[in-house]
Formats: sequence, C-alpha cells, structure tokens
Amino acid sequence: MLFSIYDNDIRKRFLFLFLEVRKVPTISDVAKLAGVSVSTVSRVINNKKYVKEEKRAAVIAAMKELDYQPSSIAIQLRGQRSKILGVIVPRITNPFFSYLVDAIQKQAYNRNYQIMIFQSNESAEKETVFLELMQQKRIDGIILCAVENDEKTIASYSKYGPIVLCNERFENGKLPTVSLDHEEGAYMGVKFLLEKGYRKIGYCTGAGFEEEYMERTRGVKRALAEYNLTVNKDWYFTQQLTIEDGQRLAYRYQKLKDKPDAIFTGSDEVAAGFISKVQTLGVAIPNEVAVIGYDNQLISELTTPDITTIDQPITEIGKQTMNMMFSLLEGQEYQINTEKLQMEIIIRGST
Amino acid sequence: MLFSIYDNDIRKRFLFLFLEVRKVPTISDVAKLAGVSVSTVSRVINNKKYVKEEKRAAVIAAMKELDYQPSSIAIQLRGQRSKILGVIVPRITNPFFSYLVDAIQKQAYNRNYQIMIFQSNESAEKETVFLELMQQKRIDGIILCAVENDEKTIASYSKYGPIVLCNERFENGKLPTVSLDHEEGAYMGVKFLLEKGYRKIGYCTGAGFEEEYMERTRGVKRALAEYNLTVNKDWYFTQQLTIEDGQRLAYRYQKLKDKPDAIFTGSDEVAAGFISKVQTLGVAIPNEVAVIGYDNQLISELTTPDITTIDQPITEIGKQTMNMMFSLLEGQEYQINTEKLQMEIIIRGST
DNA sequence: GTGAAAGCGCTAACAC
DNA sequence: GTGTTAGCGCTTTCAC
Repeated sequence: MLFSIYDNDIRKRFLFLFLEVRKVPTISDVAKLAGVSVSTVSRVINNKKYVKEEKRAAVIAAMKELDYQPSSIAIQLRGQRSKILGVIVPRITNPFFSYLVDAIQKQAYNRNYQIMIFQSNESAEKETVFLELMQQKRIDGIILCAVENDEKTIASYSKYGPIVLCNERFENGKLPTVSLDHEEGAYMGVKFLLEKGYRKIGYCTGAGFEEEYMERTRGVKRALAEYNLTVNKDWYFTQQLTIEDGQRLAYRYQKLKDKPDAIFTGSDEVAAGFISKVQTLGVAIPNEVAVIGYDNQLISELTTPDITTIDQPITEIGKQTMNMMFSLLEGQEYQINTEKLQMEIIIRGST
Repeated sequence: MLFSIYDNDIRKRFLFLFLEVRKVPTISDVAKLAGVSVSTVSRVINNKKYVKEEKRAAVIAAMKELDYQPSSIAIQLRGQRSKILGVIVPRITNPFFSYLVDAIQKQAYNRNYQIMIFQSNESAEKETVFLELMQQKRIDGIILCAVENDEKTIASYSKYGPIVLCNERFENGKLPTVSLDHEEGAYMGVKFLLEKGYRKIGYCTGAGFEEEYMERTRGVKRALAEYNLTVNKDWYFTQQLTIEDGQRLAYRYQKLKDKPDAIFTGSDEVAAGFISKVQTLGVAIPNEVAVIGYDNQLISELTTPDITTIDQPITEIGKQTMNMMFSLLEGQEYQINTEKLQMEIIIRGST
C-alpha cells in the first residue's frame, strides 16, 4: 500500500549528502577568495558606501562562486534581533485561527519577518514556555490570539519584547490590543433574531468560566433587555465550541420540554453541528428553531439551510495587529483604524 | 465599535517597558553573582558532572535571582543547530494541512523542537526562499508537504540538512519520502462505486498539469478497466480543489446532456460544494448522482447527505514523517511502518 | 576606502 | 572539580 523510495542504497546516498562535513562558506571564505578583508565583504552585503566598485564586484563574484549565504544566527547574535515573531493560537486546526494566522503571516512576509506558530492547546504552562522563547531572544515579539495566563504574568514578559493581544483582551487590560467588540457582535445577532419575531432565545457560549466570553454575554443581555427579556437558564449552554458539541446539543434540544425558537450559538461549528444533526431528528430549520452562527466560516455555507452568521474581518484584524507590532518594534506610535474593524451580520437560510 | 485600551498613556508605559535598555542577564552575570566561572555555570546548565553540590546550588540560586534564560541564539551559533524545523505547506487554511501541521508539531514538541510553518501558496520562488533558510542555518531540516520546484532543485539543498517529503512524491524520486499510495486510494473509491452498480463515473482532479495527480488517475483507470470502462472525457474535470470549484461544478453538471451517475471528486471540499449546490438545483443525491470525497475532513459530515470519503491517517503520516526526520538528523536509519499508513473508505449517505 | 580587532553569549578543550 | 580561553560568523568602531 505504501510506496517509499527510501531503500537502503538511497538512504546511504542522502545521509552522505548532508552528513558529509561540507563546510558552509563563511564571510571570511568570501573575503579570502575575493582578496579583501571581512569588513569589506560585510560592507558589500549590507550595501554600505565606501567600497570601490571593483572590490565590490570581486566580492559579489566570490559570494556567487561559493554560493554564500550569511548566517542569520550570527547576525542575530550580533544584532540581538531574530526577525522572527511568535503567534500563539489555541489550535491551528480551528479555521478561524488558520485564517488569522494566514493573514498575519502575509503581513510578516511583506516585511521580511518569519512567523513561528505555537499552539497553546488551552494550556497555561505551554503559553509560558512560548513566552520564554522571547526571553531567550529566539523571537522578537509575540502575538497572542489566545490567553491562558492572567494579565500580570503575560505583561511581565513585556520587558523582553512587544506583546500584542489579537482578538482577545483583558477587562481593563493594559497590554496593546487589537480586537473587535464582541459585545456588539453578540448584540447584533440576538437583536436580529428579536426583530424577526423570535422571543424564546437560546444562547451558547464557549466559556468554561464565568469570566470568559463576558463581553458576548453582555451583548446578549443588552439585546434581550430591550425587549424586556432575560436569559432563560434552561436555554443557556456553556462550553459549546466544536461541531461535536453542536451535534450533542441537538439531542439536548430535543429533550427540552419548553424549547427555544432560536439559538445564538456563538460559533459556526456549533451551529453547523446542531443544524445537520437536529434535522435528522425531524426538527425543521428555521421553522421550529432558527440558528445563528459566528465567524462566517466556509462551513456556514455548506449546511442545508446555510447559516446566518456574524462576519469578522479576519484579514483586517491580522493587518492591524501587525501594524501595531511593527510600530512597537520600531518604538513608534500606531493608531488603530477602527472603521475597518466592523463586524457584519450575514443573513442566510437558518433564520 | 472597536474597543481598544491602547491609548496614549498606556502606549507610553509599555513602550517604556521594553524599550528600556533592560540588560538581559548573561551567563557571566550569573557566574559573577554565584562567585564561580562561566564554565561552571555552563556545566550546571547542561547537567554535567564534576560540580560540587554547593556550587551547583549557588549557581541555581543566582540563575533564579536574575531570572536567567540561556540565549538560544548563542547556543545555536556555537552548536550549529537551531532546533527548529521548517514545514512547507501550500495553504495553512486548507484543513488537511492544518491537521497535518498539528500532527507534525506535536511530534516536534515532544522532542523539544520548534517548527516554523511556511506557506508556499503554490509559488516555486517562495519555496526556494524557504529552502534557503536552511542554508542560512536558521532551520535544521525541512518537511515538504507541497512541492513546487523540480526534484533536482530541491535535492540540491540536501547538503544543508535533511529534507523529507510528506505526502508528496516524485515519480522515481530519490528524496526521503513518507507518503500514502494515492493510486490505491483512488482505486478504492472508484471500485466502490462500480461495485455499487454505478457505471457512468465522473472524475475530478486538482491537477493543472498532466504530471500532477498521476497516481490517482492511474488508480481511477485501473478500477474502470476492471469493468471494461475508460474515462469519459466529458466527465473528467481538472483543477477542482475548493468548495467554490465544487459549487461551479454543480452548474456544469446540470448542463451536461449525458450525465454521470457518480463522481469521484478527489476532495471533500469539492464534494461538499457540489452536494450543497446541486441539491438547490433540484438534483437528488445519491439517487441521481452519487458523490465520493477524499480526506475524511470534518465537513464531510456536515452536508446532507453526509459524504462517503477516503480517510487518510493524518496523525500517523505526521508521526512517521517526524520519525524519519529525527532519524536523519541523528544520522540513523528509519524504517517506515507501512501497516499504519493504510487508507480507508468511510461509507456515508452520498453514495 | 580599507583592514584589524573587539565582542555578541555560549561551549568545550585544556590547564591547573 | 574548577577556571581560562579560543572560537562559532558576523558587525562595527577605530586606525591607517
């Protein structure tokens, strides 16, 4: 079944290839070959003035002949900068984060920075390990797209380099932050349901603790309050994050005596899992229960019906986060462009 | 709409925090504080023998007091190893690759390696840039989950460090490779359709060129040949990769005079896009046309009906790729475990 | 214009 | 057991 060309002969051949002590050429090899000093070579590499044209040409020829590439490690040790930024996400397999990382990486690439992606897997210890990499000078700055430790712990690493919170924030926090107003996003979703005439609104949250997702909860409550409603405890579902959670929710829904007529799921995954499963149980969407997602992921267009959802401008979040990061790196100011960071409701078949 | 705590006072405070020339402690600071030499400190850090217990304790205390972290850059420059591996994927937003990266990263983490993810975006030049990072000693090895350049170009970087092909390969290629037998995967899918009684088999491929996806094409042809059938040109769709491609395919399908009664899409995305769209056009799945995907991604369970697909053991691919990589890094042998790299057909509602 | 030499933080050979 | 020192590859004064 498996095809591998990795047989013995070939293994040996390739082991040889890179185990052979093929000395990688250094700046002094180039200098020797070009018949100049290392400092002259360095000047050529860094495009400094004060190098006679013929020497410059000789150096360039020597570099080409040796297939020379400056060691970025040595440059780092000398210059104390790695030109690498770290991005911490909970899970890269979550499409929201893979798109966010994509947006961030494009910005980094434009400025000749590399990105190292870390998955915290919701572990505070892992997050600390990654923050320490900055202390070890391995990365110049960190973008936190997920927060596991408390603000004090995280902020204590600020002395080693800039830390920017991306689409996360602490209540009254003090770290540089680029994030959307999720209170507004949740408000927008629930308000839309209310305006459509739904009155028995269910609410899912990813929160495991009281403090998380507080913003969204506030938005939900605010919208309900405008119609003199409050959150019904029986329709308030915590720790709803994945497709599987949504599928399980379908069974829970079916068992309720008094059922909600609309659910704000806070997640396209949960919405998709719920919609696909609950219909196999004979429940009609949106006639018996309307559903609204969050994030406007591709999956929100795949279910039948497709999902009304709240769109986040991921590309723009990534862009502004990186603008902020680079400003900080250069010790400059950066003013967030709030106008480009608006959320938007995308109306589809599930409501 | 946007909430940002990044006002002027706070900006200044944080700029100060990390712009302040807070000298990061070095090994000699620790040595000084502990009253020993740098070599003793180095011995303690690296858990070498021959250090008196009391000195060891003094060093540890000094490290703690200074909040000392060894500079990994200096270690790299000294040791010529970065403990970073590069992984090149076409797009991290493709779920198949985000799961593959996840699997690879878990293995790396276990061995205290970091990984740097590069997106080639199907550009040969970008791929070259990333390969050069190995030449610059920034990364110790590269895992190629996508191939843009020809084998000769890629192999020429082997002298700078190991390169492992993951789920890609060159026909008669010579680079270390861990990949599945996609001829078998395609064969499996089409054979299943034939056994179910379908005879008018359509076939999608992601290929833009003749050479790509040859394996799968061979598998398709082999299965058809067993039933004395050949590929019908009208039902052979190239460059089908995304959900959007699948949606467009639905319109193309509808316009065909002579329609296939089953389609091997080679991709869960294409299958999902096709299924969700074609049903809105009044075509019944699987009664009028059966559909089979590839990869067993989560989306294959979200459409109605859900999608029959070919499962790839992603976690296992990642694991064996990394075993191979680490063996190469250590100059050792590694025998791929082919038994754990089997593909499997997952039968669901779309066939 | 150009080169010699110091030094970035660390490890390891060598001396004591 | 412990300290001194050379050197990893580079940039950057400082002389000339």
